[in-house]
Amino acid sequence: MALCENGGLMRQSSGPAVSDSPLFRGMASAVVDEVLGAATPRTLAAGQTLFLQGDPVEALFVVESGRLKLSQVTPDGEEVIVRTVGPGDIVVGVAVLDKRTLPVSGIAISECRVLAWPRPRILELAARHPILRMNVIGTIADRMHDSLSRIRELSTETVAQRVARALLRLARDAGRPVEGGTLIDQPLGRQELAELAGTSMFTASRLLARWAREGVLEVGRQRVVVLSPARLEGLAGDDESAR
Amino acid sequence: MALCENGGLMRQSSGPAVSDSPLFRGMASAVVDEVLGAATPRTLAAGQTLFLQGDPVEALFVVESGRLKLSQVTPDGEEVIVRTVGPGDIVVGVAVLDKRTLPVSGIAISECRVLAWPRPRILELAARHPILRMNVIGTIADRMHDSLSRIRELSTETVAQRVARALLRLARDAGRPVEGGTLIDQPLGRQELAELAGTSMFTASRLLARWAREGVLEVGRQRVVVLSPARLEGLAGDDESAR
DNA sequence: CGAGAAGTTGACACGAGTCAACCTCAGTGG
DNA sequence: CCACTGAGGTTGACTCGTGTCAACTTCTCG
Repeated sequence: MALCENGGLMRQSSGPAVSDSPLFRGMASAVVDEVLGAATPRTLAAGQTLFLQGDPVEALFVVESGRLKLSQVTPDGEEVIVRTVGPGDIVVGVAVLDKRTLPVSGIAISECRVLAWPRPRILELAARHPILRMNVIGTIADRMHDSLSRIRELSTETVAQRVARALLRLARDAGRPVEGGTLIDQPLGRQELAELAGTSMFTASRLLARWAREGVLEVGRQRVVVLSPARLEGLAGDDESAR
Repeated sequence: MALCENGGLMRQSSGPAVSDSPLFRGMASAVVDEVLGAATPRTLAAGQTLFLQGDPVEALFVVESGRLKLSQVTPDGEEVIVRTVGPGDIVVGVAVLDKRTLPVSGIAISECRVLAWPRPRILELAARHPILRMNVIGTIADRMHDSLSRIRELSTETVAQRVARALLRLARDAGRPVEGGTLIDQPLGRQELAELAGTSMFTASRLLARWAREGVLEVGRQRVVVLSPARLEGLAGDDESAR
């Protein structure tokens, strides 16, 4: 994942990383160029808001570099992170196709570059290129699947299982191999991890401390390295040793 | 909802009730007829399975009468009801458009009639009638929105709030006005309510008993009547009196 | 170096799951 | 028509996981 099988450098320029996005899967390169040409690039500083829950949908986004969190805010200001997205991910696919208000807010976790297609433009492209439409629908199906799994997990699993799972997801989506393990390559505070797993910062902190003691993780300020994914998976699944 | 504003009889024959489905919204009546003509009706006894989580997608369904539950089963057999659907509702829209395996199982709660469009047939229709496609995408967007809200609720709300909310949803989706309140017009066991709210049967039972004592509900075997939706909403929202 | 953000840890309380015993009703067969 | 049976439901006792709060430490950055 850090290196590219074609041997070229990734995440360097805007080109290659983004054209690997699911948005372009199976698409003729002429069409890729046309679609890419229609995009407006945009950069965000860490912490900056790309869009807010409840806003009308203005554009479809694809992340070029950096990471964003998609979160829902409760009436009393508590934040629940629904997922995080990184390079190549399509953002707010559903809403764009259906002209609805946005179900989540999108906020940069680190500095980001995103490509934006204003709604009219992406709709026009989608009308002419069915494959583009299918690709967007495909990611919607993926997100739906994820959401339903998440509902099941929140209903039936313990906090320890959910935190373990959140770490595994992060390692998969934002992981970078380092010596002895996989570094989660995004600033990851305890509070954020807690919001991802649906728990409190204190419980998240305690779990990380425990797992670090047990050698499953290596933790630091805003930083987690997964040393033993296998044992984490054990903790996420049936919870023998976790009790 | 029991009577129709056009004064005609509803839910009598297969025609009128189903053609009110979001699937046909904004559609020319000739097209409605064409689409309806392509459907295969099917009946299910209570408890019968329409499809299973993980199966390949065979058809798009619209409920004609009765209710179904869509649920996920955990590896160890526990069941989580994701939602219930009733007359007019579109089922497994996402999966059909994207040829994926089904994310949930669909099981009849009461005796049901459903219309089914085998995948190739619905895809062919969708290709010729963009409005049909948009209508399916619209319900997908709705479901996505619901799922995300549910994630937020499971992460931040107490069991009491979630049970109250589940009852409100049921009253809205499956309610029938009776003297003094709204009867939830589907067999609703404590276990099922618990699965809807993500809690245990015991806790659900205790909450119902308490709210019945307080005059918010009237409860019986497999039966709940909402007497005071307003107070239930209070319990679902900020939880002053519930603590 | 100071200030504040990030993280840790212990004490405590309480919500909610678990289990066992019990009640109550609907349907069935004698 | 009544007794039986089993599913559905209730309730109390108990336990434990987690959230809450407070005090404290440690790191980072200006």
